[in-house]
Amino acid sequence: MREKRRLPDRRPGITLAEVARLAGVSEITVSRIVRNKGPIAEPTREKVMAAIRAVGYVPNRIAGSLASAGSNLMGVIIPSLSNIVFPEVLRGVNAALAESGFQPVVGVTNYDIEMEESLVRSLLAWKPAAMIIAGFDHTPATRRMLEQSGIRIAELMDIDQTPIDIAVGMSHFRAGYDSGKYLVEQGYRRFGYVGHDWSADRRAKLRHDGLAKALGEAGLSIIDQAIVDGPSSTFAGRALLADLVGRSPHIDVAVFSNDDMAVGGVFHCIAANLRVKQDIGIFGFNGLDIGQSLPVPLSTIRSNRYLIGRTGVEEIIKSPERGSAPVIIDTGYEIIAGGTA
Amino acid sequence: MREKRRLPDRRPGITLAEVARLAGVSEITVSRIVRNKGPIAEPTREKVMAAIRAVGYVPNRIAGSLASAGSNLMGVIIPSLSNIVFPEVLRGVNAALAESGFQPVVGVTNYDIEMEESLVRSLLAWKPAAMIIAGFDHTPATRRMLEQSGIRIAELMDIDQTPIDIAVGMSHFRAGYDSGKYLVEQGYRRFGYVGHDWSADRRAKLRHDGLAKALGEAGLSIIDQAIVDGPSSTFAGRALLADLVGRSPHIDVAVFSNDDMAVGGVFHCIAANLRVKQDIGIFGFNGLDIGQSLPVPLSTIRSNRYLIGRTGVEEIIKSPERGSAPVIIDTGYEIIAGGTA
DNA sequence: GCCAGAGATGGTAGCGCTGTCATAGTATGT
DNA sequence: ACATACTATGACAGCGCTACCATCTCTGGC
Repeated sequence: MREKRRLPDRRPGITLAEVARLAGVSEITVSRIVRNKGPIAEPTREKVMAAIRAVGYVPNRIAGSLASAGSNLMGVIIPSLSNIVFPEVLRGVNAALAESGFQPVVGVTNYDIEMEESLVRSLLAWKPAAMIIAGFDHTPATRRMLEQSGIRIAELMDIDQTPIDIAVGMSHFRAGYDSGKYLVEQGYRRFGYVGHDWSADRRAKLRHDGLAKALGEAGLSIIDQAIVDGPSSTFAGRALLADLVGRSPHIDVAVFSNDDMAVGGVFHCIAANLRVKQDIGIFGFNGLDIGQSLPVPLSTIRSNRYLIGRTGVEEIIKSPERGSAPVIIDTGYEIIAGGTA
Repeated sequence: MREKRRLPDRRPGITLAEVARLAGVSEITVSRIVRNKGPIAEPTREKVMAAIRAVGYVPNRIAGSLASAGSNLMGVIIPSLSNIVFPEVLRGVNAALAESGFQPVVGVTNYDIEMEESLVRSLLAWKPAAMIIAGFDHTPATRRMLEQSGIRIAELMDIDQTPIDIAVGMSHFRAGYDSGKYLVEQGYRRFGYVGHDWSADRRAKLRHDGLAKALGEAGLSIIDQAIVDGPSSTFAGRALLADLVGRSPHIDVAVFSNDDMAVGGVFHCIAANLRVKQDIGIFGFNGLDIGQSLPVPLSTIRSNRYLIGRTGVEEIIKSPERGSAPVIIDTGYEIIAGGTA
């Protein structure tokens, strides 16, 4: 490893050609060695590797990708980094990507589909090997670009719609429905709902609709609800539950749009001296660690975020060519009984 | 927007040349229009834009970057996506990047500096405009590559060491020191410490050392501590505080390595019917939302994670060329008195 | 002894774009 | 009327690499 400091700095960049000249071989031979492709005699390889190390050659993948028409880049588009759910998806994506030598190029839309369109456009300009994108809500132009790109497209989170190519996720409608059935079985009858902005989070609405359906089938309904005009947060959950029980003290369970909100609800109960479950049931969605480490573990549904990200990438790597029909992968979910409902 | 479906699909890709031919102008004119650079007559622009829309041309940035020797990519390397702190830094980075038209290429090291080295190597191969990297712990090879790349390098989180080029962050030692002084002023005397693995999180150790120093100056010391052999988590915080008070019931305050751990500590107190602050003070680090939305807001230190990410990028954009001396930017911190210590 | 076939290496032509320099055409000032 | 400046456009080379197609060895089989 220790080399005797040659070439002070060399800003203009060392190229394949220079390495080749230094090692006394042709460029293509160096290229083959760098890419570990094609037959190479051991002495040649060593000679070239020595030259590479001596000058500190860093291959230029831009040139490489242009020449070979294909990059090891993968576009990843998520709506937000604030909602812990997406970093977790990203973690799964990244894990699978790292194992297979791809590099994620990330875009964050802030739940704005115009922004998404412009991100898709710029990411596509890098000729990524595939594209991972959260959700199904795209502008027509985005959809067209994605379709015409010809690369594999994985739409994550949801499987309640038909994807462009691959969908990986769970049915949020069914999850909502199942949580309703579960709570009815638990004996709850007077349902409150605490939610956040649906325009940005369509999946939360799907869960709500599923819940409403299950209640309807049991001859029940949501008797009061509080919705914050903004993203979900523990603060909002706490404040809204306070509102809700103030307004409708007779509700016996509050279903929250997600765990962040539900944890806030639990905090309200603690602060207001309400006994969780006996006085009021609390039900969330996501199965976040924070909910499970509460003094009483949160009753909720585990959505497998990491798995969704990971599976999406794995599917793409498994079959890099688009098939004729869309692929739908259900990563499932499970009710965590917990202790709050 | 509505065009009469021309060219069924065209997989091999539409190039500048085709657009130019279609619009009856030269390639360079199309290039100028696409990049919005150089003088263009309005009629020409419209004619070309029409052609671009008609064929759905997507510029190839790989070719563009090769020709112009410079990409709009920016390498971003963080140790983890599990610890909420880094997604928040990423959020700041992304916000500043998005505003200035850069695209982040993300790598996650999992706190492994060998992994980091290999990520730096692959990211550098994309000739990024600059590189954002969390922390100062690099292999010698990483450091050499970063130095020799000539591009701006921002090392985030920390300012307790001399950076390669730019450091943006806060002094974790001083933060630890100040929290010690604060707690002594509050009247606490018997200190417990609850922490996590230092080998991965050197900054936590710096805070611990600062705390120890402040206590030392007051003639005090940490009388017992519990350290989990792994990353920080609410679960760990909860379990470790239980251990600690079991072992050393006489401690009057527990300082946690961060808010995740501290929130777990609060949960333990709630579950074990300990009165926070009166029976035992709880002090965290980071100022996460979750801590502030607890029934009683957590006493902690606000580290400005978003700001760190954002400032790092802004500094790079402000002066894209390396200066002669390292730049150190202190984003500061502040004690949040809260109600738990 | 000769040929098939593999192993090792090289020459060349681009990949799709942009930097540079050149060339017209059009205004402006005196 | 003419230098001066600016606007609008184009020709061409080449960024650094890899795909493709040679070109040479060597083997071993018969």
